[in-house]
Amino acid sequence: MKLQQLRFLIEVVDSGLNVTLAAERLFTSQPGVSKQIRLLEDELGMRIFERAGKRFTAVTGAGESIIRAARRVLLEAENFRNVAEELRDEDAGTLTVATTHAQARYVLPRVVAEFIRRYPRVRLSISEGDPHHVANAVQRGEADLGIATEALAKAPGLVSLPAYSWNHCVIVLPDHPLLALQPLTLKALVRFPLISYDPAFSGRTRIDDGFARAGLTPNLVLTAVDSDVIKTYVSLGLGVGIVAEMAIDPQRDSGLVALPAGHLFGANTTRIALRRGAYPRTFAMVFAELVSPALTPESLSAASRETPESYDI
Amino acid sequence: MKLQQLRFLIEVVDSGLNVTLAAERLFTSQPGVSKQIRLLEDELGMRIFERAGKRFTAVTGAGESIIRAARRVLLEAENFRNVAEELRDEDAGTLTVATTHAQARYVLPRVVAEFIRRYPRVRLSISEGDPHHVANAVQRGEADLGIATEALAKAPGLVSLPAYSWNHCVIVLPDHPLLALQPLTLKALVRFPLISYDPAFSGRTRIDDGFARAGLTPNLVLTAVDSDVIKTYVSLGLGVGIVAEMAIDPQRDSGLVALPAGHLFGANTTRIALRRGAYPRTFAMVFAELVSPALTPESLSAASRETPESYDI
DNA sequence: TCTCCTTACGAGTTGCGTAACTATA
DNA sequence: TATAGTTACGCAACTCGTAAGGAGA
Repeated sequence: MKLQQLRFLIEVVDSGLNVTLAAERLFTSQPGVSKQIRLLEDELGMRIFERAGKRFTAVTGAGESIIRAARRVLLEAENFRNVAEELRDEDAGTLTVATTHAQARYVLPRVVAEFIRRYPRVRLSISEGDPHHVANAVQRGEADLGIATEALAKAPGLVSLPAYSWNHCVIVLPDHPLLALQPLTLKALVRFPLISYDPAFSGRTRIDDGFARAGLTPNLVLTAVDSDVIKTYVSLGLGVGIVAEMAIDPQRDSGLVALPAGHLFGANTTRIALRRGAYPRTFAMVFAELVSPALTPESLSAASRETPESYDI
Repeated sequence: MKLQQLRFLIEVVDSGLNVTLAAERLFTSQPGVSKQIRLLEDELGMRIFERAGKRFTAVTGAGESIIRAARRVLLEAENFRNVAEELRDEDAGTLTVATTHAQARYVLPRVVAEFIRRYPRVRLSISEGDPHHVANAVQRGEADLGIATEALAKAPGLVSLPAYSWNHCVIVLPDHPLLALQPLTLKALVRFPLISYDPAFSGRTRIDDGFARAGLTPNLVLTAVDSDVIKTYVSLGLGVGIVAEMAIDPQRDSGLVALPAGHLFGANTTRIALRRGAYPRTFAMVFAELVSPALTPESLSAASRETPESYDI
């Protein structure tokens, strides 16, 4: 059994049992991957994949356990490398943060500014995507940290810690009739065309839940990934916007009026996630601490190692 | 970084930085080990060992962390193999139990009898030695289970669970003056030459503690690893024996009288240990359960995975 | 001088890529 | 017929063992 065989195995699994795709991702030849998988199966004396003719169709029951164990080995191998890199030079390396637009645009800039000041020799990479992308990137080890409001808390293979809480706000043009209706109610809101986030973004579930609980159906005329897009269309008079409060800059957004909406939708909690069992680099933990001072290196390190996944077959 | 390099590294460390010895234990050539260590150091960009000329003299500070991380990788690699073997055939394989004479001779026979009845296709190997040997064998993965009364509770890298408790007893010839002195006291005992276990065996610490607390100095004329040796010399009239109660068989030892001594030395707890983080085979857990019904597979599995060692550098 | 690690070199093995083959949708 | 995995083959790299070299104790 070689580490490479385990790498090949996991990549095939993560490529949806497509050996050709796995080989591409591994920058190697397809027959090579195929052969190593076969050699591993032979050595273990069992089939990991069910085949229909030559195609891989499913993972066998035994294969599921093998794959879990293989992921553990690879995780520790990666931790080994991390330890070595940390020891060689604790202030250099690469940090990849997977996050959503809202965080990247409104929360992380001040964090990143401070981080690159403190760690000028760390290559920082921000990978932007939807919350499921964030969770997957961390699960697969492609990102060291994940920061998002959705999808992280329940994702398997991750540990996530609350970083900070925030509320939504409603944005309208200065002459909008809603301004006369203080305090704001859901019932008043549904009378207007609404513009907010795509499903699964930036607390959108909270917004949906808020309306659903009140038995109301909002008229969402436009959804976007991006708070700036929402603000733009609100400025054009297309509707009433619901955005995260940190997306509002009083100076820049002077043409809009923001109304607090925390009482309508409840607070959202943005979480920071890392891979369960992973050994994070020191600078990764410092990055988390810059996001939220409550996330000390100690708490993060402890969280990543607690309640390891079981070995149940 | 290859698994083999990590294996070589750990074996060198466990051979007291003697590359030649490590090579022998690994059944390979010394230059091969030497080279792979060097290659690993080059890849990591640091020295793991301090050298005086060509000799390895110490582990570097960074090396300590590297070695800890390497042990984790190897442990998971071994667990991977265990999972595969378990899946291939859960009722076959090899079980190595490291234990002391007292357990092997008086406690395990009935366990082993039942075990080989239940798992006829498991090769069972009992490795006998002193309690430190037991702890080391389990730490190094040479044994799957360790059973001993001493040394296991505090050994690093192990998890140990209490299996059962027992008391010492005093054995004398039928005409011995101690028999007139009921109940037995420590003060009475020290007046006679005593025969008991070697230090660090079978609750010997309890015996020493008992006398020390009473401010008494026992006259140990003979110490042995082996309860049978003690009984033999007691039979010859050489002195008064102090042995574990399970070493007394009323039939076979009819020439001796056994007096309970739990009130003098307190109870001893025999523990069963496995490597922290190890994934035990099902039949290993069944073996433990045969030793003590309280040690269910669930409790054992949970114990081995709890509070993993930290990654502190 | 003895022990022990390193260097050098040659043989055997392994891993990987290309190309041809085969089976399924 | 297109897609995807296996088999075949040859080259390159690596591992390992033997033998010789050199530095401490």
